[in-house]
Amino acid sequence: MQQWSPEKIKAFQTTLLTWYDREKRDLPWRKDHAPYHIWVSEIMLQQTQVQTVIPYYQRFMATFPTVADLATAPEGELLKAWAGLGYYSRVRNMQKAAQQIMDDYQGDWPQTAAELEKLAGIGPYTAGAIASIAFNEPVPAVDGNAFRVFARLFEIDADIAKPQTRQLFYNVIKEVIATDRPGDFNQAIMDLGSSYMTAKNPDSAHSPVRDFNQAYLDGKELDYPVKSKKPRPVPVNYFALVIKTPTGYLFEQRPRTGMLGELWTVPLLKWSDLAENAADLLLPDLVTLVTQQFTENTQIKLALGLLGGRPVTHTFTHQKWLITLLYAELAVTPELSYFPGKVVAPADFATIAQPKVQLKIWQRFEQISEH
DNA sequence: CACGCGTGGGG
DNA sequence: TCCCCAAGCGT
Repeated sequence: MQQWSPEKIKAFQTTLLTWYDREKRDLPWRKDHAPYHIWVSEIMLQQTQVQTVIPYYQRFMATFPTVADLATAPEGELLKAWAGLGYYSRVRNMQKAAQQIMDDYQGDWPQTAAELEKLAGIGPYTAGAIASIAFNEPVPAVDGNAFRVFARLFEIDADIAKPQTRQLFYNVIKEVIATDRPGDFNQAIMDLGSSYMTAKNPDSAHSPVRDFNQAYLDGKELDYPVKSKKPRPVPVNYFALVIKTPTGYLFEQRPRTGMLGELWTVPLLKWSDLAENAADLLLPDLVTLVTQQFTENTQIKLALGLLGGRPVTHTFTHQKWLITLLYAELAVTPELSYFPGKVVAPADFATIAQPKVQLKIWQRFEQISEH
């Protein structure tokens, strides 16, 4: 890794910011520097692409215009606003932080990265982004773009998948950040990382900072950043129970902790929870087990039928779900005192927050029932 | 520190 | 189809 002279640092800042002033993207959260706007956009943008975020951001701002609105919003409304975005703990933490701001800071935002990091859901990256963009504090905002851009500029070969590597990049960026325009500097790095200096098909030949890009100049651009691989998702088999009653379909709310916390799905049963040796059993035997277990746990008598076709698949970061659909029709709406869920008519589906995997299950069920 | 936590897009 | 990537954080 190399060292830059003060003159080179100054030239880099000028080149980068001149380009940013001319080419910066026109994004909904760039209309002003209100910390609430910056914050909501930064949380949504965690591990999520700009094009996905834009419509969610606009709906969210229309629904919860201020941090005070967010602090007092019913949790169901929050989850509905977030449904489909993923990483649902983000929105619960955001409401916690909104309440911290109202209660601990009397509605006035803390203005330094160190203070911002005390708020729920705000880590080192988001604290740096808000502090620099909204409050002009000269601190780095080290996200995936910054890792990639600076790894190439300086040929840094530390593994960016390792937590300790963050400090190394933080120190490098601290030396080159434009202290008079830290927010614009950090955002310019992000724009650079998503245009000329992308992970896969970079176009460094036309990049405004081409001459500063040591990895490109050495013809080794794609060797950076160094990042260790993650294990592939493990397959997990489920049954989805589509249970029709005279007044609608049976839904249950997932537990607060764990995957898809507090979102609503039709009852999902993991094969491995049905029997120790579930993997060795035949499908009809598994269906019998589901029927017995569901009836025992809920006092709802079922005669489940297997719906045909290949399983519905849905891949998460660490798991690939293979979901086989089962169907039952009840003559009367059951007593639900033993069942942690409710019956929802299709017309009311929009009143509950559903994850994408549930939408896939429903789509498949509709396809099957048309025939 | 390693891992859990969603989803969509592109090669 | 599979793999990687995308403005990370909490535990």
